[in-house]
Amino acid sequence: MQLTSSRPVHVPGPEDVVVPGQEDVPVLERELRSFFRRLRQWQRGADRVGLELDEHTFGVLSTVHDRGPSRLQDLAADLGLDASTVSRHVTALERCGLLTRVPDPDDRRARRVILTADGSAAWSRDREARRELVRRALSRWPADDRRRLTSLLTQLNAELATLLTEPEKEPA
Amino acid sequence: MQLTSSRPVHVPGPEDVVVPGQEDVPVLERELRSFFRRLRQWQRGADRVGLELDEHTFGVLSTVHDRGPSRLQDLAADLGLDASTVSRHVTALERCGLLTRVPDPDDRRARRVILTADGSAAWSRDREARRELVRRALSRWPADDRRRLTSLLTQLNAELATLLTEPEKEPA
DNA sequence: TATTGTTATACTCTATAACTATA
DNA sequence: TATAGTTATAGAGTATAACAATA
Repeated sequence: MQLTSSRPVHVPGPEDVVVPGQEDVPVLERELRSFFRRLRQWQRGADRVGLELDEHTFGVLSTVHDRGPSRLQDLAADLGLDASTVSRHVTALERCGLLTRVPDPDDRRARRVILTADGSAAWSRDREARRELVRRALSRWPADDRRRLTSLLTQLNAELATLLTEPEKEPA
Repeated sequence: MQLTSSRPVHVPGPEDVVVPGQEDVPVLERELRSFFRRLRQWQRGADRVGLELDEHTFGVLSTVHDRGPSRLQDLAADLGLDASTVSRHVTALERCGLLTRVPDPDDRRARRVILTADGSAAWSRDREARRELVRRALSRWPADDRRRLTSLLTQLNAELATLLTEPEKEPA
Protein backbone atom coordinates (compact mmCIF):
# COMPACT_ATOMS: atom_id res chain seq x y z
CA MET A 1 0.00 0.00 0.00
CA GLN A 2 3.06 2.22 -0.09
CA LEU A 3 2.77 5.43 -2.08
CA THR A 4 6.07 5.10 -3.82
CA SER A 5 5.12 1.84 -5.48
CA SER A 6 5.09 1.97 -9.25
CA ARG A 7 3.85 -1.49 -10.18
CA PRO A 8 1.50 -1.08 -13.13
CA VAL A 9 -0.07 -4.51 -12.76
CA HIS A 10 -1.42 -5.75 -9.48
CA VAL A 11 0.88 -8.05 -7.54
CA PRO A 12 -0.66 -9.69 -4.47
CA GLY A 13 0.73 -8.15 -1.30
CA PRO A 14 0.45 -9.26 2.31
CA GLU A 15 -2.65 -7.11 2.73
CA ASP A 16 -4.66 -8.99 0.12
CA VAL A 17 -7.41 -11.40 1.04
CA VAL A 18 -6.63 -14.64 -0.73
CA VAL A 19 -9.49 -17.03 -1.40
CA PRO A 20 -8.27 -20.50 -2.36
CA GLY A 21 -9.41 -21.46 -5.84
CA GLN A 22 -10.39 -17.85 -6.62
CA GLU A 23 -7.00 -16.30 -7.16
CA ASP A 24 -8.21 -14.86 -10.45
CA VAL A 25 -10.92 -12.70 -8.87
CA PRO A 26 -8.63 -9.70 -8.21
CA VAL A 27 -7.64 -9.76 -11.87
CA LEU A 28 -11.25 -10.11 -12.97
CA GLU A 29 -12.33 -7.14 -10.87
CA ARG A 30 -9.59 -5.02 -12.37
CA GLU A 31 -10.31 -6.11 -15.92
CA LEU A 32 -14.04 -5.49 -15.54
CA ARG A 33 -13.36 -1.88 -14.55
CA SER A 34 -10.81 -1.46 -17.30
CA PHE A 35 -13.26 -2.81 -19.83
CA PHE A 36 -16.03 -0.54 -18.65
CA ARG A 37 -13.81 2.52 -18.82
CA ARG A 38 -12.74 1.65 -22.34
CA LEU A 39 -16.28 1.09 -23.58
CA ARG A 40 -17.39 4.40 -22.08
CA GLN A 41 -14.46 6.17 -23.68
CA TRP A 42 -15.28 4.87 -27.15
CA GLN A 43 -18.95 5.40 -26.70
CA ARG A 44 -18.32 9.11 -26.28
CA GLY A 45 -16.85 9.28 -29.75
CA ALA A 46 -19.33 7.04 -31.55
CA ASP A 47 -19.25 9.24 -34.65
CA ARG A 48 -15.47 8.95 -34.82
CA VAL A 49 -15.68 5.19 -35.34
CA GLY A 50 -18.11 5.49 -38.22
CA LEU A 51 -21.41 5.13 -36.37
CA GLU A 52 -24.23 7.48 -37.23
CA LEU A 53 -26.22 6.85 -34.04
CA ASP A 54 -24.93 7.50 -30.54
CA GLU A 55 -25.26 4.90 -27.82
CA HIS A 56 -28.51 6.25 -26.37
CA THR A 57 -30.20 6.60 -29.71
CA PHE A 58 -29.21 3.11 -30.75
CA GLY A 59 -30.35 1.74 -27.41
CA VAL A 60 -33.78 3.34 -27.62
CA LEU A 61 -34.27 2.31 -31.24
CA SER A 62 -33.16 -1.26 -30.49
CA THR A 63 -35.56 -1.54 -27.59
CA VAL A 64 -38.47 -0.23 -29.62
CA HIS A 65 -37.59 -2.63 -32.41
CA ASP A 66 -37.43 -5.59 -30.05
CA ARG A 67 -40.58 -4.69 -28.13
CA GLY A 68 -42.73 -3.38 -30.94
CA PRO A 69 -45.07 -0.44 -30.18
CA SER A 70 -43.95 0.44 -26.67
CA ARG A 71 -45.23 2.35 -23.70
CA LEU A 72 -42.77 4.77 -22.20
CA GLN A 73 -42.52 3.00 -18.88
CA ASP A 74 -41.75 -0.30 -20.54
CA LEU A 75 -38.96 1.34 -22.51
CA ALA A 76 -37.61 2.93 -19.34
CA ALA A 77 -37.64 -0.40 -17.52
CA ASP A 78 -35.81 -2.16 -20.35
CA LEU A 79 -33.22 0.60 -20.58
CA GLY A 80 -32.74 0.86 -16.84
CA LEU A 81 -33.53 4.58 -16.90
CA ASP A 82 -36.16 6.82 -15.35
CA ALA A 83 -39.28 7.46 -17.42
CA SER A 84 -38.60 11.19 -17.45
CA THR A 85 -35.18 10.59 -18.94
CA VAL A 86 -36.54 8.35 -21.67
CA SER A 87 -39.28 10.87 -22.36
CA ARG A 88 -36.60 13.42 -23.20
CA HIS A 89 -34.77 11.00 -25.47
CA VAL A 90 -37.96 10.04 -27.26
CA THR A 91 -38.88 13.68 -27.76
CA ALA A 92 -35.49 14.36 -29.29
CA LEU A 93 -35.65 11.32 -31.55
CA GLU A 94 -39.17 12.24 -32.65
CA ARG A 95 -37.84 15.66 -33.70
CA CYS A 96 -35.16 13.85 -35.74
CA GLY A 97 -37.87 11.80 -37.41
CA LEU A 98 -36.50 8.46 -36.20
CA LEU A 99 -39.60 7.48 -34.23
CA THR A 100 -43.08 8.71 -33.48
CA ARG A 101 -45.73 8.45 -30.77
CA VAL A 102 -49.19 7.11 -31.53
CA PRO A 103 -52.25 6.88 -29.27
CA ASP A 104 -52.56 3.71 -27.21
CA PRO A 105 -55.92 2.08 -28.03
CA ASP A 106 -56.03 0.40 -24.63
CA ASP A 107 -55.23 3.38 -22.42
CA ARG A 108 -55.90 6.98 -23.34
CA ARG A 109 -53.33 8.22 -20.83
CA ALA A 110 -50.55 6.42 -22.67
CA ARG A 111 -48.96 6.59 -26.07
CA ARG A 112 -47.10 3.96 -28.03
CA VAL A 113 -43.64 4.65 -29.39
CA ILE A 114 -42.94 3.17 -32.83
CA LEU A 115 -40.13 3.43 -35.35
CA THR A 116 -40.52 5.47 -38.52
CA ALA A 117 -39.24 4.12 -41.82
CA ASP A 118 -36.21 6.39 -41.43
CA GLY A 119 -35.66 5.21 -37.89
CA SER A 120 -35.90 1.59 -38.86
CA ALA A 121 -33.46 2.05 -41.73
CA ALA A 122 -30.96 4.01 -39.65
CA TRP A 123 -31.15 1.45 -36.86
CA SER A 124 -30.57 -1.38 -39.31
CA ARG A 125 -27.55 0.33 -40.87
CA ASP A 126 -26.05 1.14 -37.50
CA ARG A 127 -26.59 -2.33 -36.17
CA GLU A 128 -24.61 -3.79 -39.05
CA ALA A 129 -21.87 -1.17 -38.57
CA ARG A 130 -21.60 -2.14 -34.91
CA ARG A 131 -21.34 -5.80 -35.74
CA GLU A 132 -18.64 -5.05 -38.25
CA LEU A 133 -16.70 -3.14 -35.58
CA VAL A 134 -16.86 -6.19 -33.34
CA ARG A 135 -15.71 -8.41 -36.19
CA ARG A 136 -12.75 -6.18 -36.92
CA ALA A 137 -11.83 -5.76 -33.27
CA LEU A 138 -11.59 -9.51 -32.87
CA SER A 139 -10.32 -10.31 -36.34
CA ARG A 140 -7.05 -11.59 -34.91
CA TRP A 141 -8.74 -13.87 -32.40
CA PRO A 142 -9.26 -17.60 -32.82
CA ALA A 143 -12.96 -18.13 -33.58
CA ASP A 144 -13.24 -20.47 -30.62
CA ASP A 145 -12.08 -17.80 -28.19
CA ARG A 146 -14.58 -15.34 -29.62
CA ARG A 147 -17.41 -17.86 -29.33
CA ARG A 148 -16.42 -18.67 -25.77
CA LEU A 149 -16.42 -14.97 -24.91
CA THR A 150 -19.87 -14.63 -26.45
CA SER A 151 -21.12 -17.55 -24.41
CA LEU A 152 -19.61 -16.40 -21.12
CA LEU A 153 -20.77 -12.82 -21.56
CA THR A 154 -24.29 -14.05 -22.27
CA GLN A 155 -24.21 -16.15 -19.11
CA LEU A 156 -22.79 -13.26 -17.12
CA ASN A 157 -25.58 -10.94 -18.24
CA ALA A 158 -28.15 -13.54 -17.29
CA GLU A 159 -26.49 -13.93 -13.90
CA LEU A 160 -26.50 -10.20 -13.30
CA ALA A 161 -30.13 -9.92 -14.36
CA THR A 162 -31.04 -12.58 -11.84
CA LEU A 163 -29.15 -10.85 -9.06
CA LEU A 164 -31.12 -7.67 -9.67
CA THR A 165 -34.35 -9.41 -8.74
CA GLU A 166 -32.88 -10.99 -5.62
CA PRO A 167 -32.11 -9.72 -2.10
CA GLU A 168 -28.46 -9.33 -3.09
CA LYS A 169 -26.84 -6.57 -5.10
CA GLU A 170 -23.92 -6.05 -7.51
CA PRO A 171 -20.52 -4.73 -8.67
CA ALA A 172 -19.54 -1.43 -10.27
CA MET B 1 -37.52 -5.05 -39.47
CA GLN B 2 -41.27 -4.83 -38.96
CA LEU B 3 -42.49 -2.59 -36.16
CA THR B 4 -44.96 -5.05 -34.75
CA SER B 5 -42.30 -7.64 -33.99
CA SER B 6 -41.99 -8.52 -30.36
CA ARG B 7 -39.08 -10.91 -30.33
CA PRO B 8 -37.00 -10.19 -27.24
CA VAL B 9 -33.95 -12.03 -28.49
CA HIS B 10 -32.47 -11.44 -31.90
CA VAL B 11 -33.40 -13.96 -34.54
CA PRO B 12 -31.55 -13.66 -37.85
CA GLY B 13 -33.80 -12.26 -40.54
CA PRO B 14 -33.31 -12.04 -44.30
CA GLU B 15 -31.83 -8.56 -43.90
CA ASP B 16 -28.95 -9.73 -41.76
CA VAL B 17 -25.43 -9.99 -43.06
CA VAL B 18 -24.28 -13.50 -42.30
CA VAL B 19 -20.54 -14.10 -42.08
CA PRO B 20 -19.69 -17.80 -42.19
CA GLY B 21 -17.94 -18.93 -39.01
CA GLN B 22 -18.93 -15.72 -37.24
CA GLU B 23 -22.59 -16.37 -36.56
CA ASP B 24 -22.05 -15.47 -32.92
CA VAL B 25 -20.99 -11.88 -33.64
CA PRO B 26 -24.55 -10.47 -33.62
CA VAL B 27 -25.07 -12.02 -30.21
CA LEU B 28 -21.74 -10.73 -28.97
CA GLU B 29 -22.55 -7.19 -30.10
CA ARG B 30 -25.85 -7.32 -28.28
CA GLU B 31 -24.39 -8.77 -25.11
CA LEU B 32 -21.57 -6.23 -25.05
CA ARG B 33 -24.10 -3.39 -25.05
CA SER B 34 -26.28 -5.12 -22.50
CA PHE B 35 -23.27 -5.63 -20.27
CA PHE B 36 -22.19 -2.01 -20.57
CA ARG B 37 -25.67 -0.75 -19.72
CA ARG B 38 -25.83 -2.96 -16.66
CA LEU B 39 -22.44 -1.91 -15.37
CA ARG B 40 -23.35 1.76 -15.82
CA GLN B 41 -26.63 1.21 -14.02
CA TRP B 42 -24.97 -0.35 -10.98
CA GLN B 43 -22.16 2.11 -10.99
CA ARG B 44 -24.66 4.93 -10.44
CA GLY B 45 -25.77 3.34 -7.18
CA ALA B 46 -22.37 2.31 -5.85
CA ASP B 47 -23.36 3.20 -2.29
CA ARG B 48 -26.41 0.96 -2.52
CA VAL B 49 -24.24 -2.12 -3.02
CA GLY B 50 -22.12 -1.42 0.01
CA LEU B 51 -19.27 0.52 -1.60
CA GLU B 52 -18.07 3.67 0.12
CA LEU B 53 -16.27 5.06 -2.95
CA ASP B 54 -17.95 5.87 -6.24
CA GLU B 55 -16.50 4.69 -9.54
CA HIS B 56 -14.54 7.87 -10.29
CA THR B 57 -13.07 8.12 -6.83
CA PHE B 58 -12.02 4.50 -6.86
CA GLY B 59 -10.56 4.92 -10.35
CA VAL B 60 -8.46 7.94 -9.41
CA LEU B 61 -7.25 6.36 -6.17
CA SER B 62 -6.39 3.11 -7.96
CA THR B 63 -4.41 4.94 -10.61
CA VAL B 64 -2.48 6.95 -8.05
CA HIS B 65 -1.78 3.78 -6.11
CA ASP B 66 -0.51 1.97 -9.19
CA ARG B 67 1.55 4.86 -10.49
CA GLY B 68 2.86 6.26 -7.25
CA PRO B 69 3.27 10.08 -6.99
CA SER B 70 1.61 11.18 -10.21
CA ARG B 71 1.48 14.21 -12.42
CA LEU B 72 -1.99 15.27 -13.41
CA GLN B 73 -1.52 14.64 -17.10
CA ASP B 74 -0.31 11.12 -16.49
CA LEU B 75 -3.41 10.44 -14.40
CA ALA B 76 -5.61 11.90 -17.12
CA ALA B 77 -3.98 9.74 -19.77
CA ASP B 78 -4.39 6.58 -17.71
CA LEU B 79 -8.02 7.38 -16.95
CA GLY B 80 -8.86 8.39 -20.53
CA LEU B 81 -10.10 11.79 -19.37
CA ASP B 82 -9.15 15.40 -19.99
CA ALA B 83 -6.70 16.96 -17.55
CA SER B 84 -9.25 19.59 -16.55
CA THR B 85 -11.72 16.89 -15.58
CA VAL B 86 -9.19 15.04 -13.48
CA SER B 87 -8.13 18.32 -11.90
CA ARG B 88 -11.68 18.73 -10.61
CA HIS B 89 -11.81 15.20 -9.27
CA VAL B 90 -8.47 15.60 -7.53
CA THR B 91 -9.56 18.89 -5.99
CA ALA B 92 -12.69 17.25 -4.62
CA LEU B 93 -10.79 14.25 -3.29
CA GLU B 94 -8.22 16.53 -1.69
CA ARG B 95 -11.05 18.30 0.15
CA CYS B 96 -12.24 14.88 1.36
CA GLY B 97 -8.75 14.19 2.65
CA LEU B 98 -8.25 11.12 0.45
CA LEU B 99 -5.24 12.48 -1.43
CA THR B 100 -2.99 15.51 -1.52
CA ARG B 101 -0.80 17.43 -3.94
CA VAL B 102 2.88 17.97 -3.26
CA PRO B 103 5.46 19.98 -5.24
CA ASP B 104 7.21 18.18 -8.06
CA PRO B 105 10.97 18.41 -7.38
CA ASP B 106 11.71 18.06 -11.10
CA ASP B 107 9.33 20.68 -12.47
CA ARG B 108 8.04 23.64 -10.52
CA ARG B 109 5.04 23.99 -12.83
CA ALA B 110 3.78 20.57 -11.80
CA ARG B 111 2.57 18.90 -8.65
CA ARG B 112 2.52 15.28 -7.68
CA VAL B 113 -0.67 13.64 -6.48
CA ILE B 114 -0.24 11.16 -3.64
CA LEU B 115 -2.60 9.20 -1.42
CA THR B 116 -3.10 10.18 2.20
CA ALA B 117 -3.24 7.51 4.89
CA ASP B 118 -7.03 7.86 4.87
CA GLY B 119 -7.12 7.59 1.10
CA SER B 120 -4.95 4.53 1.07
CA ALA B 121 -7.05 2.83 3.73
CA ALA B 122 -10.36 3.70 2.05
CA TRP B 123 -9.06 2.48 -1.29
CA SER B 124 -7.89 -0.76 0.23
CA ARG B 125 -11.24 -1.39 1.94
CA ASP B 126 -13.18 -0.59 -1.21
CA ARG B 127 -11.00 -2.75 -3.37
CA GLU B 128 -11.69 -5.74 -1.17
CA ALA B 129 -15.41 -4.94 -1.15
CA ARG B 130 -15.42 -4.87 -4.95
CA ARG B 131 -13.66 -8.19 -5.17
CA GLU B 132 -16.16 -9.66 -2.77
CA LEU B 133 -18.99 -8.41 -4.99
CA VAL B 134 -17.43 -10.19 -7.94
CA ARG B 135 -17.05 -13.36 -5.90
CA ARG B 136 -20.67 -13.29 -4.85
CA ALA B 137 -21.94 -12.42 -8.30
CA LEU B 138 -20.22 -15.49 -9.73
CA SER B 139 -20.62 -17.74 -6.71
CA ARG B 140 -22.83 -20.09 -8.69
CA TRP B 141 -20.39 -20.36 -11.57
CA PRO B 142 -17.96 -23.22 -12.14
CA ALA B 143 -14.49 -21.93 -11.25
CA ASP B 144 -13.25 -22.86 -14.73
CA ASP B 145 -15.81 -20.65 -16.41
CA ARG B 146 -14.87 -17.75 -14.18
CA ARG B 147 -11.17 -18.24 -14.92
CA ARG B 148 -11.87 -18.43 -18.64
CA LEU B 149 -13.86 -15.21 -18.45
CA THR B 150 -10.98 -13.55 -16.61
CA SER B 151 -8.57 -14.72 -19.25
CA LEU B 152 -10.71 -13.68 -22.22
CA LEU B 153 -11.55 -10.29 -20.72
CA THR B 154 -7.86 -9.64 -20.11
CA GLN B 155 -7.09 -10.52 -23.71
CA LEU B 156 -9.95 -8.38 -24.94
CA ASN B 157 -8.71 -5.35 -23.03
CA ALA B 158 -5.23 -5.87 -24.45
CA GLU B 159 -6.71 -6.13 -27.93
CA LEU B 160 -8.70 -2.93 -27.49
CA ALA B 161 -5.68 -1.10 -26.11
CA THR B 162 -3.72 -2.11 -29.19
CA LEU B 163 -6.45 -0.94 -31.53
CA LEU B 164 -6.37 2.51 -29.94
CA THR B 165 -2.80 3.01 -31.06
CA GLU B 166 -3.46 1.82 -34.60
CA PRO B 167 -5.06 3.39 -37.70
CA GLU B 168 -8.28 1.52 -36.93
CA LYS B 169 -10.98 2.39 -34.41
CA GLU B 170 -13.51 0.67 -32.16
CA PRO B 171 -17.01 -0.37 -30.91
CA ALA B 172 -19.42 1.32 -28.53
C1' DT C 1 -57.04 7.57 -5.27
C1' DA C 2 -53.56 5.69 -8.44
C1' DT C 3 -51.14 5.74 -12.77
C1' DT C 4 -49.16 7.53 -17.42
C1' DG C 5 -46.57 10.70 -19.33
C1' DT C 6 -44.50 15.39 -19.47
C1' DT C 7 -41.95 19.27 -17.81
C1' DA C 8 -39.30 22.24 -14.40
C1' DT C 9 -35.36 22.03 -11.81
C1' DA C 10 -31.00 20.73 -10.04
C1' DC C 11 -26.92 17.95 -9.95
C1' DT C 12 -22.95 15.41 -11.97
C1' DC C 13 -19.59 14.52 -15.40
C1' DT C 14 -17.40 16.06 -19.37
C1' DA C 15 -14.57 18.90 -22.68
C1' DT C 16 -13.06 23.51 -24.66
C1' DA C 17 -11.01 27.70 -24.00
C1' DA C 18 -8.78 31.21 -21.38
C1' DC C 19 -5.47 32.07 -17.90
C1' DT C 20 -0.94 31.66 -14.69
C1' DA C 21 3.23 30.17 -13.78
C1' DT C 22 7.21 27.91 -15.20
C1' DA C 23 10.33 25.60 -18.82
C1' DT D 1 7.34 29.81 -27.55
C1' DA D 2 5.63 25.72 -25.34
C1' DT D 3 3.92 23.11 -21.41
C1' DA D 4 1.58 21.92 -16.53
C1' DG D 5 -2.10 22.87 -14.14
C1' DT D 6 -6.35 25.51 -12.83
C1' DT D 7 -10.74 27.64 -13.55
C1' DA D 8 -14.80 29.59 -16.20
C1' DT D 9 -18.13 28.12 -19.09
C1' DA D 10 -21.23 25.30 -21.65
C1' DG D 11 -23.39 20.99 -22.97
C1' DA D 12 -25.15 16.36 -22.24
C1' DG D 13 -27.39 12.91 -19.27
C1' DT D 14 -29.67 11.85 -15.20
C1' DA D 15 -33.16 11.76 -11.37
C1' DT D 16 -36.66 14.03 -8.27
C1' DA D 17 -40.70 16.47 -7.83
C1' DA D 18 -44.70 18.80 -9.46
C1' DC D 19 -48.14 18.69 -12.88
C1' DA D 20 -52.08 17.22 -16.30
C1' DA D 21 -55.03 13.77 -18.08
C1' DT D 22 -57.03 9.45 -17.56
C1' DA D 23 -58.08 4.94 -15.04
